[in-house]
Amino acid sequence: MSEIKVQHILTIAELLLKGARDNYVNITTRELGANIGRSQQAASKHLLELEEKGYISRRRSGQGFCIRVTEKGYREIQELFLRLKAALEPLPKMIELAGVAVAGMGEGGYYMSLEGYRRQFIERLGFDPYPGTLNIRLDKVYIDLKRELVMYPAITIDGFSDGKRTYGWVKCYNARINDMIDGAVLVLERTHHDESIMEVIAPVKILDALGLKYGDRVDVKVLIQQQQQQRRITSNNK
Amino acid sequence: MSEIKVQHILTIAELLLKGARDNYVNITTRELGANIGRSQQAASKHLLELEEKGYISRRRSGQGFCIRVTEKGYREIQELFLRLKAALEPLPKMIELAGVAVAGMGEGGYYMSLEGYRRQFIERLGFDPYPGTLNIRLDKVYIDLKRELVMYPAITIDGFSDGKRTYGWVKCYNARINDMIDGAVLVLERTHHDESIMEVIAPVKILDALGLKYGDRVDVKVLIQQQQQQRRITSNNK
DNA sequence: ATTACTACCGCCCGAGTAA
DNA sequence: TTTACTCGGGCGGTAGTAA
Repeated sequence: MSEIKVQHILTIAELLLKGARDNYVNITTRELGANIGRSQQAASKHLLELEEKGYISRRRSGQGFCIRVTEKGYREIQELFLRLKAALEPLPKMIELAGVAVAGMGEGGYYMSLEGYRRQFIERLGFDPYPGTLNIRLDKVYIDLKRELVMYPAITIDGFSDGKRTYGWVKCYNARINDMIDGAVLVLERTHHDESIMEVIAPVKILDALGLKYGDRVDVKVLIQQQQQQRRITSNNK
Repeated sequence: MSEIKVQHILTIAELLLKGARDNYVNITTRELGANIGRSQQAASKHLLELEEKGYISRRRSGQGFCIRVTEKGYREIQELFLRLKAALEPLPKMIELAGVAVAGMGEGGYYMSLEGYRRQFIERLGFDPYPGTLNIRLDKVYIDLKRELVMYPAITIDGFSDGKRTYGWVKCYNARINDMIDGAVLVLERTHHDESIMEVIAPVKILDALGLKYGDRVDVKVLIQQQQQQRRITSNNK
């Protein structure tokens, strides 16, 4: 869930529109206020709060400020944007991602083979996953797409507890690896990976089945499924 | 400017995500509240307000309600979305629209040839427009694109007053008609047209120059320009 | 001109609860 | 179970104004 306050959405959007993602730009609180339909004072307050949260950074510049949206701020607003996008735009049928196979930390496979998870995988994905996940380091251009992916409806594997500790939920997306193997992309509630790493499971050991080794390129096509199966009163055409 | 309250953004987005654009869907205020990170009471209030504003419509369904987002509500949220989109996504270099030439109401040309406008056209567009606008009735699929267009940076022609009445601003977008004539798409502050109509000007009479008549298809490629030339890495400003 | 503080207050949210 | 009322508190708004 996004941490950004909703009333700050338009403020950051306005800053980005002025080019404040790549550079420090000059904008007065008066102008900003006018553009977001609020007072100068409100704009000033927004900037103070956004700065305190680390969503923007400012530098004095004469009487006013130069403002830049930080990476953190950009992430927040983008998450919100993707949420709207998922709600407003027709579902894409497929999202394609690519990167190179990398050695994991060895934990993914262990966790995913726990009975509490395995049972659900079999039931909801329809296959018994090989006890080990393939980690793919995504090319940079695909990282945004992965973030977008998680906004779409997923097959959810519930978390559970074994009495000693709790295990988080896992979102699964049906996917085809290198156009050959059907498996699933996993998005874990708790992960130690940085976001360029994507975890994939399949009924077989993916690398062996494809004759690949770490460092080889891997292509993943994620199949987005229509969600709501509620009655279609009208058959709409495009 | 959007009239929707910012705190309602996520509420409508959540409804749309549940499929509430095409159908009445069942969703409880408790679930809705949880999904937008608010209480059940807050969700209930949102729905009441959205209903009153005509952004959603509800029907009783057992204990709860069936909810649908109205066209008006969809427009509002889409406008907001496009605003974010313009701020977040890299500028497309070109937007292509198409439709059929239709007879205008004869006013466009009159207004646009007023000296208060003409002077600015010459100065900011670089050409002296033929005193008459070409009206194009856009195909349905392009209407959304036209709405998106106005979110991008435009060449603005200021409004003015002649002492008797005032004339609104005009946004201009450089465009090429049928790949042949360079002109501009106009977006008027005040217009009596419905939104499927797009007005285009050029230095010549477009229909004659292209050998077209009313009812013929016309293709318009709008060239989106990068805005901010403010790469003020150095903070020395005037 | 700026930015942003103080004071005020209206609106939004959540708790409790009725129907 | 629902939805939605009342009420109290606080956040987020504006106006005025200082620096």
